Amino acid sequence: MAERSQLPPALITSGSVSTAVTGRLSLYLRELQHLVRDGHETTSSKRLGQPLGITGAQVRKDLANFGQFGYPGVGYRCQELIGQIKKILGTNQPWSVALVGIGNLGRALLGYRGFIQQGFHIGVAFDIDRAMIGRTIEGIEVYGMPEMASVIARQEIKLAALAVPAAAAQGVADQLVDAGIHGLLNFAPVTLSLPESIRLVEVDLAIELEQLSFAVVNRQQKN
Amino acid sequence: MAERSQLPPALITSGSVSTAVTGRLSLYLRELQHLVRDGHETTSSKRLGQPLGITGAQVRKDLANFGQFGYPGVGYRCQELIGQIKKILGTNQPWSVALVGIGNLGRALLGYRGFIQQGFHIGVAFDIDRAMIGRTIEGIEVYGMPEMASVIARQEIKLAALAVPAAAAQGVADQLVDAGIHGLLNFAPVTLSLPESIRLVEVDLAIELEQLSFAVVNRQQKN
DNA sequence: GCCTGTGAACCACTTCACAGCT
DNA sequence: AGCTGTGAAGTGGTTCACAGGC
Repeated sequence: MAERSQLPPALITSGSVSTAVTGRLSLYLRELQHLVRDGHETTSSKRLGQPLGITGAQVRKDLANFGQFGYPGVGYRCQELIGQIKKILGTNQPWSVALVGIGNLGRALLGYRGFIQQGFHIGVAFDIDRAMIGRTIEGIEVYGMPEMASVIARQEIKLAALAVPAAAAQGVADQLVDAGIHGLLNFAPVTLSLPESIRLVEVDLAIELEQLSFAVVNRQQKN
Repeated sequence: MAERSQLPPALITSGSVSTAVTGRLSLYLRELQHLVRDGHETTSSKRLGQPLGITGAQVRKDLANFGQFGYPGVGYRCQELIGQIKKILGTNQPWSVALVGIGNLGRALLGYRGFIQQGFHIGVAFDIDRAMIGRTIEGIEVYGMPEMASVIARQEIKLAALAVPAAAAQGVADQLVDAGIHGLLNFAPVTLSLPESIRLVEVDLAIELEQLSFAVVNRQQKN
Protein backbone atom coordinates (compact mmCIF):
# COMPACT_ATOMS: atom_id res chain seq x y z
CA MET A 1 0.00 0.00 0.00
CA ALA A 2 2.82 2.34 -0.79
CA GLU A 3 0.72 4.50 -3.06
CA ARG A 4 -1.62 5.61 -0.34
CA SER A 5 1.07 6.86 1.97
CA GLN A 6 2.48 9.02 -0.79
CA LEU A 7 -0.76 10.89 -1.19
CA PRO A 8 -1.04 14.36 0.33
CA PRO A 9 -1.83 14.31 4.08
CA ALA A 10 -5.32 12.79 3.64
CA LEU A 11 -8.50 14.61 2.70
CA ILE A 12 -7.84 14.51 -1.01
CA THR A 13 -11.49 14.78 -1.79
CA SER A 14 -13.04 17.25 0.64
CA GLY A 15 -15.54 17.99 -2.11
CA SER A 16 -18.34 18.80 0.27
CA VAL A 17 -19.19 15.92 2.59
CA SER A 18 -22.39 15.77 4.61
CA THR A 19 -22.48 16.25 8.36
CA ALA A 20 -23.94 12.76 8.62
CA VAL A 21 -20.59 11.45 7.42
CA THR A 22 -18.38 13.68 9.57
CA GLY A 23 -20.49 13.03 12.63
CA ARG A 24 -19.95 9.32 12.20
CA LEU A 25 -16.24 9.92 11.65
CA SER A 26 -16.08 11.41 15.13
CA LEU A 27 -17.83 8.34 16.49
CA TYR A 28 -15.39 6.05 14.72
CA LEU A 29 -12.53 8.02 16.21
CA ARG A 30 -13.93 7.69 19.71
CA GLU A 31 -14.49 3.99 19.21
CA LEU A 32 -11.00 3.45 17.81
CA GLN A 33 -9.49 5.17 20.82
CA HIS A 34 -11.36 2.77 23.07
CA LEU A 35 -10.18 -0.17 21.00
CA VAL A 36 -6.56 0.95 21.32
CA ARG A 37 -6.98 1.39 25.05
CA ASP A 38 -8.23 -2.19 25.16
CA GLY A 39 -5.12 -3.40 23.37
CA HIS A 40 -6.49 -3.93 19.86
CA GLU A 41 -4.11 -3.25 16.99
CA THR A 42 -6.51 -3.76 14.10
CA THR A 43 -10.25 -3.87 13.56
CA SER A 44 -12.71 -4.38 10.72
CA SER A 45 -15.39 -2.07 9.39
CA LYS A 46 -17.96 -4.40 10.86
CA ARG A 47 -16.47 -4.54 14.34
CA LEU A 48 -15.92 -0.80 14.31
CA GLY A 49 -19.51 -0.01 13.41
CA GLN A 50 -21.24 -2.70 15.43
CA PRO A 51 -21.31 -1.02 18.86
CA LEU A 52 -22.48 2.17 17.16
CA GLY A 53 -25.29 0.43 15.32
CA ILE A 54 -23.67 1.22 11.98
CA THR A 55 -23.15 -1.36 9.24
CA GLY A 56 -19.74 -2.27 7.87
CA ALA A 57 -20.73 -1.01 4.44
CA GLN A 58 -21.58 2.36 5.91
CA VAL A 59 -18.24 2.62 7.68
CA ARG A 60 -16.39 1.80 4.47
CA LYS A 61 -18.43 4.24 2.39
CA ASP A 62 -17.81 7.00 4.90
CA LEU A 63 -14.07 6.48 4.85
CA ALA A 64 -14.09 6.17 1.05
CA ASN A 65 -14.96 9.86 0.90
CA PHE A 66 -11.45 10.67 2.01
CA GLY A 67 -9.20 7.93 0.69
CA GLN A 68 -8.28 4.30 1.16
CA PHE A 69 -7.28 3.44 4.68
CA GLY A 70 -7.95 -0.27 4.98
CA TYR A 71 -6.13 -3.50 4.19
CA PRO A 72 -8.23 -6.13 2.39
CA GLY A 73 -8.34 -9.34 4.37
CA VAL A 74 -7.05 -7.57 7.47
CA GLY A 75 -9.17 -4.52 8.21
CA TYR A 76 -7.87 -1.22 9.58
CA ARG A 77 -4.89 -0.55 11.78
CA CYS A 78 -6.38 1.32 14.73
CA GLN A 79 -3.56 3.76 15.38
CA GLU A 80 -3.15 4.54 11.72
CA LEU A 81 -6.86 5.13 11.18
CA ILE A 82 -6.99 7.33 14.28
CA GLY A 83 -4.29 9.48 12.74
CA GLN A 84 -6.08 9.66 9.40
CA ILE A 85 -9.43 10.61 10.91
CA LYS A 86 -7.77 13.26 13.04
CA LYS A 87 -6.21 14.73 9.91
CA ILE A 88 -9.59 14.74 8.21
CA LEU A 89 -11.31 16.42 11.15
CA GLY A 90 -8.42 18.84 11.58
CA THR A 91 -7.62 17.74 15.11
CA ASN A 92 -4.15 16.39 14.39
CA GLN A 93 -2.93 19.77 15.59
CA PRO A 94 -4.30 21.18 18.85
CA TRP A 95 -6.89 23.97 18.82
CA SER A 96 -7.06 26.79 21.29
CA VAL A 97 -10.65 27.79 22.02
CA ALA A 98 -11.92 31.05 23.47
CA LEU A 99 -14.73 30.72 25.99
CA VAL A 100 -17.22 33.52 26.47
CA GLY A 101 -19.45 33.41 29.52
CA ILE A 102 -18.36 31.90 32.83
CA GLY A 103 -21.71 31.03 34.30
CA ASN A 104 -22.59 27.50 35.30
CA LEU A 105 -22.09 26.06 31.86
CA GLY A 106 -18.97 28.09 31.09
CA ARG A 107 -17.23 26.89 34.22
CA ALA A 108 -18.18 23.33 33.39
CA LEU A 109 -16.51 23.74 30.01
CA LEU A 110 -13.43 25.27 31.65
CA GLY A 111 -12.99 22.19 33.78
CA TYR A 112 -14.08 19.60 31.22
CA ARG A 113 -11.28 17.09 30.76
CA GLY A 114 -12.79 15.48 27.69
CA PHE A 115 -11.56 18.28 25.43
CA ILE A 116 -7.83 17.83 25.94
CA GLN A 117 -7.56 14.29 24.68
CA GLN A 118 -9.44 15.22 21.52
CA GLY A 119 -7.07 18.06 20.74
CA PHE A 120 -8.87 21.06 22.21
CA HIS A 121 -8.16 23.31 25.15
CA ILE A 122 -9.69 26.51 26.41
CA GLY A 123 -6.98 29.11 25.87
CA VAL A 124 -8.72 32.14 27.30
CA ALA A 125 -12.06 33.15 28.81
CA PHE A 126 -14.17 36.30 28.71
CA ASP A 127 -17.01 37.59 30.85
CA ILE A 128 -18.74 40.82 31.75
CA ASP A 129 -18.66 40.15 35.49
CA ARG A 130 -16.13 42.52 37.07
CA ALA A 131 -15.61 40.10 39.93
CA MET A 132 -14.30 37.53 37.47
CA ILE A 133 -12.14 39.71 35.24
CA GLY A 134 -8.46 39.40 35.99
CA ARG A 135 -8.88 36.16 37.86
CA THR A 136 -7.54 32.78 36.79
CA ILE A 137 -10.01 29.88 36.83
CA GLU A 138 -8.86 26.32 36.21
CA GLY A 139 -5.62 27.87 35.02
CA ILE A 140 -7.35 30.05 32.42
CA GLU A 141 -7.15 33.84 32.54
CA VAL A 142 -10.42 35.74 32.46
CA TYR A 143 -10.61 38.99 30.50
CA GLY A 144 -13.29 41.61 30.05
CA MET A 145 -15.15 41.96 26.79
CA PRO A 146 -13.32 45.08 25.57
CA GLU A 147 -10.08 43.09 25.44
CA MET A 148 -11.60 40.36 23.31
CA ALA A 149 -10.44 41.53 19.91
CA SER A 150 -6.84 42.13 20.93
CA VAL A 151 -6.46 38.92 22.96
CA ILE A 152 -8.00 36.75 20.25
CA ALA A 153 -5.84 38.36 17.59
CA ARG A 154 -2.65 38.08 19.66
CA GLN A 155 -3.24 34.41 20.50
CA GLU A 156 -4.48 33.68 16.98
CA ILE A 157 -7.56 31.92 18.29
CA LYS A 158 -9.94 30.64 15.62
CA LEU A 159 -12.64 28.85 17.60
CA ALA A 160 -14.94 30.16 20.30
CA ALA A 161 -17.51 28.59 22.63
CA LEU A 162 -20.46 30.80 23.45
CA ALA A 163 -21.99 30.14 26.87
CA VAL A 164 -23.78 33.40 27.63
CA PRO A 165 -27.49 34.03 28.31
CA ALA A 166 -29.75 33.86 25.27
CA ALA A 167 -30.43 37.58 25.30
CA ALA A 168 -26.74 38.42 25.03
CA ALA A 169 -25.76 35.75 22.53
CA GLN A 170 -26.19 37.60 19.23
CA GLY A 171 -24.30 40.65 20.45
CA VAL A 172 -21.40 38.60 21.76
CA ALA A 173 -21.36 36.52 18.58
CA ASP A 174 -21.02 39.71 16.54
CA GLN A 175 -18.09 40.79 18.70
CA LEU A 176 -16.43 37.40 18.22
CA VAL A 177 -16.85 37.69 14.47
CA ASP A 178 -15.32 41.16 14.54
CA ALA A 179 -12.48 39.77 16.60
CA GLY A 180 -11.70 37.44 13.71
CA ILE A 181 -13.05 34.12 14.92
CA HIS A 182 -13.66 31.44 12.25
CA GLY A 183 -15.95 29.01 14.04
CA LEU A 184 -18.45 29.22 16.84
CA LEU A 185 -19.87 26.59 19.17
CA ASN A 186 -23.12 28.08 20.43
CA PHE A 187 -24.80 26.87 23.61
CA ALA A 188 -27.33 29.69 23.82
CA PRO A 189 -30.85 28.68 22.80
CA VAL A 190 -31.16 31.22 20.00
CA THR A 191 -30.72 31.19 16.26
CA LEU A 192 -27.68 33.29 15.50
CA SER A 193 -27.38 35.35 12.37
CA LEU A 194 -23.79 35.28 11.17
CA PRO A 195 -21.79 35.91 8.00
CA GLU A 196 -21.58 32.96 5.60
CA SER A 197 -17.88 32.67 6.24
CA ILE A 198 -18.32 31.76 9.91
CA ARG A 199 -18.85 28.10 10.73
CA LEU A 200 -21.42 27.38 13.38
CA VAL A 201 -22.24 24.36 15.52
CA GLU A 202 -25.20 24.55 17.87
CA VAL A 203 -25.81 22.67 21.10
CA ASP A 204 -29.14 23.33 22.78
CA LEU A 205 -29.47 21.21 25.90
CA ALA A 206 -33.21 21.75 26.23
CA ILE A 207 -33.69 20.57 22.65
CA GLU A 208 -31.79 17.39 23.39
CA LEU A 209 -34.16 16.69 26.26
CA GLU A 210 -37.12 17.45 23.99
CA GLN A 211 -35.86 14.87 21.53
CA LEU A 212 -35.59 12.38 24.35
CA SER A 213 -39.10 13.24 25.49
CA PHE A 214 -40.47 12.64 22.00
CA ALA A 215 -38.64 9.34 21.66
CA VAL A 216 -39.97 8.12 25.00
CA VAL A 217 -43.54 9.24 24.43
CA ASN A 218 -43.63 7.73 20.97
CA ARG A 219 -41.62 4.64 21.84
CA GLN A 220 -40.08 4.81 18.39
CA GLN A 221 -37.43 2.24 17.79
CA LYS A 222 -34.69 3.53 15.49
CA ASN A 223 -32.38 6.54 15.70
CA MET B 1 -61.47 24.96 11.21
CA ALA B 2 -63.73 23.17 13.62
CA GLU B 3 -62.78 19.77 12.35
CA ARG B 4 -59.20 20.08 13.34
CA SER B 5 -59.88 20.96 16.92
CA GLN B 6 -62.10 17.91 17.28
CA LEU B 7 -59.28 15.57 16.38
CA PRO B 8 -57.56 13.67 19.19
CA PRO B 9 -54.91 15.72 21.06
CA ALA B 10 -52.53 15.93 18.08
CA LEU B 11 -50.02 13.32 16.95
CA ILE B 12 -52.57 11.27 15.07
CA THR B 13 -49.94 9.83 12.85
CA SER B 14 -46.85 9.10 14.95
CA GLY B 15 -46.08 6.31 12.50
CA SER B 16 -42.34 6.59 12.89
CA VAL B 17 -40.99 10.03 12.04
CA SER B 18 -37.32 10.72 11.44
CA THR B 19 -35.15 12.59 13.90
CA ALA B 20 -34.52 15.15 11.17
CA VAL B 21 -38.17 16.13 11.47
CA THR B 22 -38.38 16.15 15.27
CA GLY B 23 -35.14 18.08 15.55
CA ARG B 24 -36.60 20.80 13.35
CA LEU B 25 -39.81 20.73 15.37
CA SER B 26 -37.77 21.74 18.41
CA LEU B 27 -36.24 24.57 16.42
CA TYR B 28 -39.66 25.77 15.28
CA LEU B 29 -40.82 25.72 18.87
CA ARG B 30 -37.87 27.82 20.00
CA GLU B 31 -38.42 30.24 17.16
CA LEU B 32 -42.15 30.52 17.86
CA GLN B 33 -41.44 31.32 21.49
CA HIS B 34 -39.18 34.15 20.37
CA LEU B 35 -41.86 35.40 17.99
CA VAL B 36 -44.43 35.46 20.78
CA ARG B 37 -42.01 37.31 23.02
CA ASP B 38 -41.64 39.87 20.24
CA GLY B 39 -45.39 40.34 20.12
CA HIS B 40 -46.25 38.36 16.98
CA GLU B 41 -49.60 36.58 16.97
CA THR B 42 -49.28 34.75 13.68
CA THR B 43 -46.50 33.74 11.31
CA SER B 44 -46.11 31.91 8.00
CA SER B 45 -44.17 28.77 7.20
CA LYS B 46 -41.73 30.92 5.27
CA ARG B 47 -41.11 33.45 8.04
CA LEU B 48 -40.82 30.67 10.59
CA GLY B 49 -38.19 28.78 8.64
CA GLN B 50 -36.23 31.71 7.27
CA PRO B 51 -34.00 32.50 10.27
CA LEU B 52 -33.31 28.78 10.58
CA GLY B 53 -32.33 28.42 6.95
CA ILE B 54 -35.30 26.14 6.31
CA THR B 55 -37.71 26.56 3.42
CA GLY B 56 -41.41 27.11 3.89
CA ALA B 57 -42.19 23.87 2.09
CA GLN B 58 -40.03 21.98 4.54
CA VAL B 59 -41.77 23.54 7.52
CA ARG B 60 -45.18 22.61 6.12
CA LYS B 61 -44.13 19.06 5.29
CA ASP B 62 -42.71 18.58 8.77
CA LEU B 63 -45.92 19.70 10.42
CA ALA B 64 -47.99 17.64 7.98
CA ASN B 65 -46.60 14.53 9.65
CA PHE B 66 -48.73 15.28 12.68
CA GLY B 67 -51.84 17.06 11.45
CA GLN B 68 -53.09 20.32 10.00
CA PHE B 69 -52.22 23.32 12.10
CA GLY B 70 -52.29 26.22 9.67
CA TYR B 71 -54.83 28.60 8.21
CA PRO B 72 -54.62 29.07 4.42
CA GLY B 73 -54.13 32.71 3.56
CA VAL B 74 -53.16 33.51 7.13
CA GLY B 75 -50.40 31.19 8.33
CA TYR B 76 -50.05 29.77 11.82
CA ARG B 77 -51.18 31.20 15.13
CA CYS B 78 -48.02 31.23 17.21
CA GLN B 79 -49.48 30.33 20.57
CA GLU B 80 -51.62 27.59 19.10
CA LEU B 81 -48.74 26.05 17.16
CA ILE B 82 -46.53 26.20 20.25
CA GLY B 83 -49.14 24.16 22.09
CA GLN B 84 -49.40 21.64 19.27
CA ILE B 85 -45.66 21.14 18.95
CA LYS B 86 -45.35 20.73 22.71
CA LYS B 87 -48.00 18.02 22.56
CA ILE B 88 -46.12 16.30 19.77
CA LEU B 89 -42.81 16.44 21.61
CA GLY B 90 -44.47 15.41 24.85
CA THR B 91 -43.47 18.56 26.71
CA ASN B 92 -46.99 19.86 27.32
CA GLN B 93 -46.69 18.20 30.70
CA PRO B 94 -43.54 18.84 32.77
CA TRP B 95 -40.87 16.16 33.05
CA SER B 96 -38.84 15.44 36.15
CA VAL B 97 -35.30 14.39 35.29
CA ALA B 98 -32.83 12.51 37.44
CA LEU B 99 -29.25 13.72 37.26
CA VAL B 100 -26.39 11.36 37.93
CA GLY B 101 -22.95 12.85 38.49
CA ILE B 102 -22.42 16.22 40.13
CA GLY B 103 -19.05 17.12 38.72
CA ASN B 104 -18.51 20.27 36.72
CA LEU B 105 -21.03 19.40 34.05
CA GLY B 106 -23.59 17.99 36.45
CA ARG B 107 -23.62 21.16 38.52
CA ALA B 108 -24.00 23.21 35.36
CA LEU B 109 -27.06 21.17 34.48
CA LEU B 110 -28.43 21.60 38.01
CA GLY B 111 -28.30 25.34 37.62
CA TYR B 112 -29.26 25.57 33.97
CA ARG B 113 -32.32 27.77 33.63
CA GLY B 114 -33.01 26.86 30.03
CA PHE B 115 -34.65 23.60 31.05
CA ILE B 116 -37.55 25.00 33.05
CA GLN B 117 -39.14 27.02 30.31
CA GLN B 118 -39.09 24.01 28.00
CA GLY B 119 -40.87 21.83 30.53
CA PHE B 120 -38.02 20.05 32.25
CA HIS B 121 -36.60 20.24 35.73
CA ILE B 122 -34.03 18.23 37.62
CA GLY B 123 -36.02 16.46 40.31
CA VAL B 124 -33.23 14.61 42.07
CA ALA B 125 -29.49 14.10 41.82
CA PHE B 126 -27.16 11.19 42.57
CA ASP B 127 -23.43 10.92 43.11
CA ILE B 128 -20.88 8.63 44.70
CA ASP B 129 -19.11 11.43 46.56
CA ARG B 130 -19.88 11.06 50.26
CA ALA B 131 -19.30 14.77 50.78
CA MET B 132 -22.20 15.52 48.43
CA ILE B 133 -24.70 12.92 49.57
CA GLY B 134 -27.42 14.35 51.77
CA ARG B 135 -26.72 17.91 50.70
CA THR B 136 -29.06 20.12 48.73
CA ILE B 137 -27.60 21.89 45.69
CA GLU B 138 -29.60 24.47 43.78
CA GLY B 139 -32.59 23.21 45.70
CA ILE B 140 -32.08 19.61 44.59
CA GLU B 141 -31.43 16.81 47.04
CA VAL B 142 -28.40 14.64 46.43
CA TYR B 143 -28.62 10.91 47.12
CA GLY B 144 -26.10 8.09 47.04
CA MET B 145 -26.23 5.46 44.35
CA PRO B 146 -27.76 2.68 46.47
CA GLU B 147 -30.90 4.78 46.91
CA MET B 148 -31.31 5.30 43.17
CA ALA B 149 -33.83 2.57 42.46
CA SER B 150 -36.15 3.45 45.32
CA VAL B 151 -36.03 7.22 44.79
CA ILE B 152 -36.64 6.95 41.04
CA ALA B 153 -39.49 4.52 41.59
CA ARG B 154 -41.09 6.62 44.32
CA GLN B 155 -40.90 9.85 42.31
CA GLU B 156 -41.88 8.03 39.11
CA ILE B 157 -38.99 9.57 37.19
CA LYS B 158 -38.70 8.46 33.58
CA LEU B 159 -35.78 10.50 32.23
CA ALA B 160 -32.20 10.69 33.42
CA ALA B 161 -29.17 12.77 32.50
CA LEU B 162 -25.85 10.98 32.77
CA ALA B 163 -22.91 13.24 33.60
CA VAL B 164 -20.39 10.85 35.08
CA PRO B 165 -16.84 10.03 33.93
CA ALA B 166 -16.61 7.86 30.82
CA ALA B 167 -15.28 4.88 32.71
CA ALA B 168 -18.31 4.81 35.02
CA ALA B 169 -20.99 5.54 32.42
CA GLN B 170 -21.98 2.03 31.36
CA GLY B 171 -22.27 0.81 34.93
CA VAL B 172 -24.41 3.75 36.01
CA ALA B 173 -26.53 3.43 32.86
CA ASP B 174 -27.23 -0.18 33.77
CA GLN B 175 -28.30 0.87 37.24
CA LEU B 176 -30.61 3.51 35.79
CA VAL B 177 -32.19 0.94 33.52
CA ASP B 178 -32.71 -1.37 36.46
CA ALA B 179 -34.26 1.51 38.35
CA GLY B 180 -36.88 1.70 35.62
CA ILE B 181 -35.81 4.74 33.62
CA HIS B 182 -37.25 5.06 30.09
CA GLY B 183 -34.91 7.56 28.46
CA LEU B 184 -31.31 8.58 28.94
CA LEU B 185 -29.43 11.74 27.98
CA ASN B 186 -25.80 10.71 27.93
CA PHE B 187 -22.97 13.24 28.20
CA ALA B 188 -20.21 10.68 28.71
CA PRO B 189 -18.05 10.13 25.63
CA VAL B 190 -18.76 6.43 25.34
CA THR B 191 -21.11 4.27 23.33
CA LEU B 192 -23.59 2.80 25.75
CA SER B 193 -25.07 -0.63 25.30
CA LEU B 194 -28.69 -0.59 26.43
CA PRO B 195 -31.88 -2.59 25.98
CA GLU B 196 -33.89 -1.73 22.87
CA SER B 197 -36.69 -0.39 25.03
CA ILE B 198 -34.57 2.45 26.43
CA ARG B 199 -34.44 5.67 24.42
CA LEU B 200 -31.05 7.31 24.20
CA VAL B 201 -29.85 10.77 23.21
CA GLU B 202 -26.13 11.45 23.16
CA VAL B 203 -24.31 14.73 23.62
CA ASP B 204 -20.54 14.58 23.26
CA LEU B 205 -19.05 18.03 23.66
CA ALA B 206 -15.69 17.06 22.21
CA ILE B 207 -17.42 15.70 19.12
CA GLU B 208 -19.23 18.99 18.64
CA LEU B 209 -15.89 20.78 18.66
CA GLU B 210 -14.51 18.23 16.20
CA GLN B 211 -17.38 18.99 13.86
CA LEU B 212 -16.60 22.66 14.16
CA SER B 213 -12.94 21.98 13.48
CA PHE B 214 -13.79 20.06 10.33
CA ALA B 215 -16.12 22.76 9.10
CA VAL B 216 -13.51 25.46 9.65
CA VAL B 217 -10.64 23.53 8.09
CA ASN B 218 -12.72 22.58 5.07
CA ARG B 219 -14.50 25.89 4.76
CA GLN B 220 -17.55 23.99 3.62
CA GLN B 221 -20.59 26.09 3.14
CA LYS B 222 -23.76 24.15 3.80
CA ASN B 223 -24.63 21.86 6.71
C1' DG C 1 -11.40 -17.41 4.34
C1' DC C 2 -11.69 -12.70 5.39
C1' DC C 3 -12.08 -8.01 4.38
C1' DT C 4 -11.90 -3.73 1.67
C1' DG C 5 -13.57 -0.61 -1.92
C1' DT C 6 -17.23 0.49 -5.02
C1' DG C 7 -20.85 0.54 -8.71
C1' DA C 8 -25.78 -0.36 -8.71
C1' DA C 9 -30.15 -0.63 -6.48
C1' DC C 10 -32.81 1.03 -3.08
C1' DC C 11 -34.92 4.06 0.14
C1' DA C 12 -35.71 8.47 2.48
C1' DC C 13 -35.78 13.13 2.62
C1' DT C 14 -36.25 17.58 0.31
C1' DT C 15 -37.93 20.65 -3.15
C1' DC C 16 -41.25 21.81 -6.58
C1' DA C 17 -45.55 23.21 -8.09
C1' DC C 18 -50.22 23.74 -7.76
C1' DA C 19 -55.10 22.97 -6.16
C1' DG C 20 -57.92 24.87 -2.78
C1' DC C 21 -59.11 27.83 1.01
C1' DT C 22 -59.35 32.69 3.34
C1' DA D 1 -53.43 38.33 -3.13
C1' DG D 2 -51.53 35.25 0.36
C1' DC D 3 -50.78 30.97 2.40
C1' DT D 4 -51.48 26.06 3.53
C1' DG D 5 -51.42 21.15 2.43
C1' DT D 6 -49.86 17.66 -0.65
C1' DG D 7 -48.89 14.64 -4.77
C1' DA D 8 -45.02 14.35 -7.91
C1' DA D 9 -40.34 14.99 -9.08
C1' DG D 10 -35.80 15.34 -7.76
C1' DT D 11 -31.80 14.70 -4.81
C1' DG D 12 -28.91 12.64 -1.57
C1' DG D 13 -27.78 9.05 1.58
C1' DT D 14 -27.82 4.04 2.73
C1' DT D 15 -27.71 -0.78 1.71
C1' DC D 16 -26.57 -4.51 -1.39
C1' DA D 17 -23.58 -7.43 -3.58
C1' DC D 18 -19.50 -8.58 -5.64
C1' DA D 19 -14.81 -8.04 -7.77
C1' DG D 20 -10.31 -7.97 -6.18
C1' DG D 21 -6.50 -8.18 -2.75
C1' DC D 22 -4.39 -10.28 1.50
